[in-house]
Amino acid sequence: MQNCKTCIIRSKAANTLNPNELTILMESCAETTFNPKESIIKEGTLSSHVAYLKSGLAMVSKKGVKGIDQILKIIKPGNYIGLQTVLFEKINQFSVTALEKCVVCFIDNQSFKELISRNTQFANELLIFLCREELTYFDRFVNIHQKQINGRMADIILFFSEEIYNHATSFNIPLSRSDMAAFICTTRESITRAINDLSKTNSIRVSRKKFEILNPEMLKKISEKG
Amino acid sequence: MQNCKTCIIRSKAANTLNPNELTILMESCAETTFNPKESIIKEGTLSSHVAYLKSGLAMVSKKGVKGIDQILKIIKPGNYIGLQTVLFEKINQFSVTALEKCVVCFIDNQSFKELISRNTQFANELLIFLCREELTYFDRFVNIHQKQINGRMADIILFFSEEIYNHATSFNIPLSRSDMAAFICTTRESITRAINDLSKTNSIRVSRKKFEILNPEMLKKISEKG
DNA sequence: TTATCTTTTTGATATATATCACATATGTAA
DNA sequence: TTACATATGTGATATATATCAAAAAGATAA
Repeated sequence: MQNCKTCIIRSKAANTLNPNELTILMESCAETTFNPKESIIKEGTLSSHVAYLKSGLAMVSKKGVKGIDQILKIIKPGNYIGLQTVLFEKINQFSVTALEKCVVCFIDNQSFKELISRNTQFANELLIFLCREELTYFDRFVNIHQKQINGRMADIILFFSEEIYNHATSFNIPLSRSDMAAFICTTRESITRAINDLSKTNSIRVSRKKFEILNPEMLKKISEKG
Repeated sequence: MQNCKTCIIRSKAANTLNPNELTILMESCAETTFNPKESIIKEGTLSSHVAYLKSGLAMVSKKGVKGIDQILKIIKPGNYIGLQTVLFEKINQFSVTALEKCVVCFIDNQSFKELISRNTQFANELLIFLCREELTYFDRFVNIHQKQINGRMADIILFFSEEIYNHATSFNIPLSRSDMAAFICTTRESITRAINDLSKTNSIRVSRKKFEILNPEMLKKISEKG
C-alpha cells in the first residue's frame, strides 16, 4: 500500500481529492516496479485496475490485422494508463510496455469509479485529460498520413525533445529502430535511411540511441514540409 | 429554446439529469437545422458551445500539413460533437460538416460545464463516451495502416452497413468519392478502382452512392485479409 | 433542350517505400 | 576470450498506390 497523501508526483486529478478520498485512493493503491521491456498491461487480458505512471517512460501498443504491433503513444510520468478500459471495456484493448525502469501505481477499478462519483472535480480533470488525448490523436492521425518518412522521423525526434525531455537538444530515445518504425507506421530499414537522410542535412547527429539536434529550425522545416 | 424535457432523442448523459438540471440544459440550448455540406463547426474559430446531433449524419475533419482535409470520423444522431474543445481547448481543432439535413442542438459552454460539476452521473456518461471513442480511434489507426485499399474500402462499406444503417444490406453512403478517400487516407482514383475490384468479386453492387452488399462473408474476408 | 460545371472513371506513368537478402555491428552468456 | 543471439545497416528489387491527363458521365442553370 502506498502513501498517496505524501506522494509528490500526484496527478492533477488526485490533487482535487479531500483527505477522506485520498484515504480511499491510498487503501486501494499498490505500487510496482517494472524493468525495461516488461509488460505492464497485456492486450486481451481482463482489466481490473487503472494504472498510474509515477516514473519512467512506457509505450501503448496494439496488434493489427497483420499481427504487427503498432505503437499508439508514449506515456510519460504523471499520466493514467488504461482509463478507457476501466470505464468502458472489461478486456484490455492494448498492451503497455515499460521502455525504462518504471514505477506504476495500480488502483482498483471499483475504488477508482467511486472517486469519480464522489468528486466532480476529479471526474472533470479526467474529462480534460481524455479530451486532450483525443486532440493529440487527431493531430497524429493526420500527420502520419500526410507526411512522408523523413518528416515523420523529424517528428519523433522533436516529440522526444519537446514533449518528453523538456526541450533538451541531446537525449536518448529509449526505442529500438523497430519500435520507432512501429511508432510512425513504417519499417526498420526506412527508419535507418531516414536517420541517414536527416544526418546528411546536418540537422541532427545520431549514434545508436543518442540523438542530438544540431539545427532545430531545419528539423522543424523537414517536419513541416513532409 | 428547446424543450429538452420532452426530447425523445436525449443523450444517455442527459437522461441522468434531474428536472432542475434539465431546465438548465433547456434554457441554454438552441436548435438549428443544417443542409448537406453546410458547416456546423469550423476549424480555427472560437468554440463557445457544445453541439449535440439530434438527426442526420455529419463528419469531423481536420486539415493536414498538405492542406488536405482528412475525415476523422462520421457522427450519427445521439452524439455530442466538440466535447474536446469545450472542456479543454478554446479554438476548434477540427471542422464538422453536415452530410445530410442535420438537426443540431447547441449548448452554451458554461452551462454544460455546470452540469458536469453538478451531476457526477452526467460526467460519468461523458467519460464513458470519450473512452469508447478513444478505443475506436486506436482500432481505426491500426487498421488504416495495416490494411491496403481494398480492405479499407470494404471497411467503409461494412461501417455504414453495421454502425450507421443497423446492418442493412442496401443503403446510400452520403459521401463523394473524394470524401471516402479522405476517410481512409487514399485518393479519389483509388476509391474508384477499389470499388471496381470489390464489384468484380461479386461481394458488392454499386451504382453512384447506392451500395448493396451481395456477399457479406466475402466482404468481411476482404476486410480482414487487408 | 443546350451549355457549363462538377464529379467520376479510366489508362499510362512515376515514385516512395516495402520487401528481401545479406553484411556488420552490438550485446550477452558461457 | 569465444560463441551465439539480437539489432542495425546497406544495396537491389518489387509493388501498391499516387500522380497526371484526358475522357465520360451527371448535375445545374439558362
